[in-house]
Amino acid sequence: MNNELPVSGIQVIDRAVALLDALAREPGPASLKVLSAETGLHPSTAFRILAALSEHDLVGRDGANLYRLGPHLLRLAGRVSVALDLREAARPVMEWLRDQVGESVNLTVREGDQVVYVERAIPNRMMRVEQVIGSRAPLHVTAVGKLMLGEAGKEAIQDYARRCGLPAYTANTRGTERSLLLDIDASMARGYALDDEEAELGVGCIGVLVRDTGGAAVAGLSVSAPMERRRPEWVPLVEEAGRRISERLGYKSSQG
Amino acid sequence: MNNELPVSGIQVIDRAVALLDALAREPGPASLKVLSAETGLHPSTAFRILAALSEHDLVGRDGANLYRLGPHLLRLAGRVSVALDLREAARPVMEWLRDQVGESVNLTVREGDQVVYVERAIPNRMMRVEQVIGSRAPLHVTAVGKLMLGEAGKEAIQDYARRCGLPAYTANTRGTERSLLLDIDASMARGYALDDEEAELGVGCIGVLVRDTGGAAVAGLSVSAPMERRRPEWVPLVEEAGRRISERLGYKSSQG
DNA sequence: ATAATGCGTTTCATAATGCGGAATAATGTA
DNA sequence: TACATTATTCCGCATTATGAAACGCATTAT
Repeated sequence: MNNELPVSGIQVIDRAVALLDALAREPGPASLKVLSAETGLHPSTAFRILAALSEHDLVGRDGANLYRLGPHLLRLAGRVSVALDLREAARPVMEWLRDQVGESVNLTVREGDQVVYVERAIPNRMMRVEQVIGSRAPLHVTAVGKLMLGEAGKEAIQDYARRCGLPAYTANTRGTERSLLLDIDASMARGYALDDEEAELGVGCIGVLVRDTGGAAVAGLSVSAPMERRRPEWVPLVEEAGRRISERLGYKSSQG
Repeated sequence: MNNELPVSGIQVIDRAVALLDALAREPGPASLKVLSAETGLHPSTAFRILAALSEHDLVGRDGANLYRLGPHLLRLAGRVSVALDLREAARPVMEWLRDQVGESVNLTVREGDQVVYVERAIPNRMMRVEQVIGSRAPLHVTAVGKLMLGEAGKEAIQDYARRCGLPAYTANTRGTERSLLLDIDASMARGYALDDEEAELGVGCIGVLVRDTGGAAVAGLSVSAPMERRRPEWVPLVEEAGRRISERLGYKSSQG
């Protein structure tokens, strides 16, 4: 009863994904009634698809009449390739960094023209910045996204700017190719990037790149905090954490 | 070209899951050729389904011709309800326990007649016991599974025994209702359970239950180690870890 | 250079597949 | 107990996914 779903060419798959997404949106288990209403599917259709998904453990059942997401999703998610070694390597370092700064730490990878959040460590505070694992953001409004663009070279940045049009998320978003290029240049030169309320008002980030054995930038690490709590002295800590994760991935950072 | 797939009543979903599983089996990205061969699907069919899954980010693409599991799986897995708060609460304690004993620590929940591994902490050693997140094992061959049976009561154990027939995984598996009942009785009485090479030769476990606010056993926590390295003095550590996780879930353990 | 091979992708006629209305069963409620 | 609501099964129909074949595009072999 809300958003229009992407159409993939296979109806059943669109519908199955719609049901999985509806289940993900629910706080707890959900009934067939709710799910068919939520997705706009005929109850009998929703039932049949849910039964099929149950058969594969993509959904599970509580009691007789309640559906929830199933454990097979955990197995599949554990094999999301790009994030496998990376997440394992990053997690303890991310927790260290979170404890150092007391703010949310995120790990992202590039996926086309966006970054995807693949791992996080959140502090135990009332007010904190919280990203959903698997969610996305455009490259030009995030600290690590800007570094990833910088890594790809000036032409790639221009391509990106034309392709996406640099939509503004706040008044601070780098909305012109020129301002974006300047920002990226400065960020690449000093080795870390900032996001000064460019994605969301009140939120500031400090980000660095994470590299693997071959020196390729495979991920981004960032601290996200309410703007008024962000401190410049975190920069070396974020850099240190990025270096540690890169080392765990086999990157030799010893270049003068 | 291998296992027979469960048939769910919806062909496309069976096939889509087969493709996802095939991708999960691959160490890295896989080509259409490989995937269609692996699943026995016509290349054109596999292509169409993979394209549909891509549209929903359930699969992603590397370069032009390589498929891999997609980031939307991370988002969905993050919402697998039973494991949400639980995993978050358990993770730091699991890491503490892993560092104490230097062996693999697993968190499991009951799912029908099996336990499902939902979280783990593995030590940095050459030889270690390693469970795949999302994989399953029958209740009667695992330490925590036996506790979960005990929690359900004698009748439930007998039902289970008749339903599943207590298949033997090793010579040590409790293969009779009598031996299983005795073991479970003893385990419940002392508050922890052992698995003495009952699931796999050479592997021993120590397990305890994790409880939530209401006192319900929502999960199991266990240490799995090569049999010759397992130490009885770990028992209080495992109990301590179980208690800490339960406390983080709101359970008041102050009884007796 | 040129042909040949081996992929990935698109097209399209066909029938098998999933669809949804309606009937039935199960569950919850007054 | 009767009623209302929800879950599940059934089944004829048309939509849907199917897979053979053709096409495009590299890369490799000749």
